[in-house]
Amino acid sequence: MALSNSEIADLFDQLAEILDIEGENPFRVRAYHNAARTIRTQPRSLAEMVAFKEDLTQLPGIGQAIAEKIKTIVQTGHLPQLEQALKRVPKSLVELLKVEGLGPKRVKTLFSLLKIKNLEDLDRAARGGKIRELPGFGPKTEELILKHLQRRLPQEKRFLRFEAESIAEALLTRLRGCDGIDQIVVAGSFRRWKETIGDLDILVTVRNGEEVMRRFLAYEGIEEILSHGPTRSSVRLQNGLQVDLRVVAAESFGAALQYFTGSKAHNIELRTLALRHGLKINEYGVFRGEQRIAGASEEEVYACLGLPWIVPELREGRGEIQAGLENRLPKLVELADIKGDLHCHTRETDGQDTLEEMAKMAKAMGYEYLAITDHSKRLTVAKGLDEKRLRQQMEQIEALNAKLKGITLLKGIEVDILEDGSLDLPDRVLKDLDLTVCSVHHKFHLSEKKQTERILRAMDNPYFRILAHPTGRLINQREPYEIDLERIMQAAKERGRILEINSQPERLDLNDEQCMLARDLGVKLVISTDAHSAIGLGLMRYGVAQARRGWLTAENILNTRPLSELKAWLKQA
DNA sequence: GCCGTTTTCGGCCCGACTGTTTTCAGTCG
Repeated sequence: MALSNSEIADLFDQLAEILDIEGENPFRVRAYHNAARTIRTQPRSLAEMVAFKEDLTQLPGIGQAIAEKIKTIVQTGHLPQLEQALKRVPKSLVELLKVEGLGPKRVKTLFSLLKIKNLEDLDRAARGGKIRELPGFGPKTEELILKHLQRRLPQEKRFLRFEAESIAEALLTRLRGCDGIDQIVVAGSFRRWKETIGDLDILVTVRNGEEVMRRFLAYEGIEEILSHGPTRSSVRLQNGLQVDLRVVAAESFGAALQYFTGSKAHNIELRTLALRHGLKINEYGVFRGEQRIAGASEEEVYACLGLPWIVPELREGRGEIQAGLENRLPKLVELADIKGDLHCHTRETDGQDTLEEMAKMAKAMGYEYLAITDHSKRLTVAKGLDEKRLRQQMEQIEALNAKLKGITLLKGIEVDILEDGSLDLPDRVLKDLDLTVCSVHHKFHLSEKKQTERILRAMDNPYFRILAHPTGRLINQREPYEIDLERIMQAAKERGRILEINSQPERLDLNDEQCMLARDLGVKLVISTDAHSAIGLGLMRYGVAQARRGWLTAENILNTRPLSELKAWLKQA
């Protein structure tokens, strides 16, 4: 089995980390990390690109040497340089880098002076008071290490952006009460709409920086103050989320917002570009020599480099800067483009609200249409519909449509894909529906081959329309099931099938990179909420954000089309 | 190791904060 892109990327990251500990040229280390990132975010399979003898040096951060190494990895499954490095330095040292306060230099010191190879060794040495005696270490560092080791697991948790939203709102409300607050915004991965976030970066411009800092540090939800200074403080809340607050002058707000929004990769690219223009960018502004030429707004920061303003969702260092320079940034799909929702549930199965309540909410949201897609009979825990109950619901929908003004309900079903690839309800009822949303809800642990073929077979059913939550992953809870998504997308394209971007915050399935792959392969997509209540229809913004992170335009998304066009598409498929 | 609108050599993002120092290295984002 060929190695996946992320497995190949892991090998380069590991090599970089070991070389870093060994004190290798830091730029060489960074080059490996950069290459790993390119590989990890490359929508196409590198194994395939090697097989087709494509020129890998076209990819950013991949030169002759790394291209050769990739070929070796694809052909043999091994990276010889990594294996040699692992003979010099034990692999377990890499996990020490994750300990707070430990970087490559200190890990090297720990290894060479105390023979510390892993977390257990580290714990023992710290308890024995050995760490504080090392050069460059002291009692504080030893204490920090011990503290980190005691609560290592909870700290690794990343929060769903959705969860962080309410936490952020509470904090912002608190800080807004400060005298003289001007602008206050959450930057970082939160602003880029990443599906999960590691911490909150709050940026404020304020007349009295000291007061806002004081107020922040006195917030009752804080468990521990990690660092504090006049312009930047860092805390960990009782719920485990880290929050950084930065205070900047109004004249620097744009530069600071740009800087703290990231991503790191995007910023490095931007600053490298600035250097080529003889400019320097930092969080205070854009400088030519000593002179500051921009900084109050993000627009002027980007404009200094000949770039249009780049939306936060694109700032991942995936070619957006090059695209901006060439004036070919996509016009991303927006919430306002969405004309309807194609996946939701009612009280008839596991939803909370009635047909009519769902319809009213959809209408209030300005939609033209809403597809009702309750579960099918196999999903007994959700009281899934059999043919008889489905036909009853279809009649209710028709009756409601006759009564309702300004919204059309579509007759649908979320039908289970059974283990053999057949659908959970007979064709004779599926054919009378406006659409089917087809899902895998059981037998998650088939081999990649079997799982892929199961879905491909399902797609052969003439009434198959939309593949719901295509990978089945639940963020922080369940890994995606093993499928060859590229093959499924190819098949979808050939057969006119549609893939769903599911807006549930713990699903967001497809993810951003898979959205890019779908775009590259020309597969049609829909963005749906899978709402189980009328309120739940409001989650559409999460699916739209994910689509935007995947560079998608309204063109790529079928439920941006008016009802007549959508119906024509569903019919011809 | 990568890269090129001054370059195929000589650069490589940049500042805040902490702890260990006594002017700065290491880490972090």
